[in-house]
Amino acid sequence: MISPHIIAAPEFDLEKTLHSGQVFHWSAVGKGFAAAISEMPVYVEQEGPILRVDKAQAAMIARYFALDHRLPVIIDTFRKDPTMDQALRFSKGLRIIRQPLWECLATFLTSAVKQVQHIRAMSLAIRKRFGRKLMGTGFEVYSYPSPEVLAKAPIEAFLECRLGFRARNLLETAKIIASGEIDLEHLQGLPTEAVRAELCRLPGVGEKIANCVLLFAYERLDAVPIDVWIGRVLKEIYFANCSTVSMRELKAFSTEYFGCYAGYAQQYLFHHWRMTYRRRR
DNA sequence: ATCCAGGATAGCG
DNA sequence: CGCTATCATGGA
Repeated sequence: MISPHIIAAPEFDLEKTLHSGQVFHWSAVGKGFAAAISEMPVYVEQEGPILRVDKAQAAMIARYFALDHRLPVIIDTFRKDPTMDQALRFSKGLRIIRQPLWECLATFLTSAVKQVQHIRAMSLAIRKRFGRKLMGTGFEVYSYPSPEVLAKAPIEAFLECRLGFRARNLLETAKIIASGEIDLEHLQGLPTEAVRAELCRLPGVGEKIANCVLLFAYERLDAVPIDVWIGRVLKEIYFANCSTVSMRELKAFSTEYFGCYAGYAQQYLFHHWRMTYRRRR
């Protein structure tokens, strides 16, 4: 760090937040973690309730990690039940962060039917091949390439980054964004339903991935991505004695039952179940 | 070797 | 509407 600085970060767990399946490009460096935030190389380390960061980046980092979210207020809106209580205890300090729009969209576009470690590997490969190498003090990271850069890449390059059938979706989506046909920044001002509809126009983006981008980049904390893990929790716990549950029922239940911060509730359930499922079986 | 992973989509009845 | 096959790759 050029100019060491301390940020108060109560009710925050950096490692848990970075390992909760919402962001895929941070790596362990020294006692902390390093990554690019947009085009800035950033290093952060946590010691109890404080973060050590570079002074010039302090405000930007506090915003990225959503240290202004009042977790006690958010948690208080949840409907309490034994499953939610367990997930809450397990996920204490996990925050839903504010990611740059394009890299969040592009990364989740490649997340379809992939384990978290694979998503990380694809993200790193794309960053190394097309992004900028950013030199920090004692570490180096890669920024996520712009839609304009990716739009000009040959599909073979994405296949070499091991994207498989996701390669075409990333390329075609990059072309649409680069052309200006859809302006991701402009969507910020629209109602959630309108943003979701626009995102779903992109190839490879359906309701689940759109909800991930709404939750992790557009700050729509009521958006609930329903993936295989959340589907499992809902079916095994909240629809325990129903033989068949339709996707439509799951969506209706999750937004109504968990309230206006359903996205946070969902993230706690996701994290807890994903990290302990094999042990519980 | 078989199954599964933070899904989307075209094609079918 | 809802259901299914298919898509490409690597870890469990």
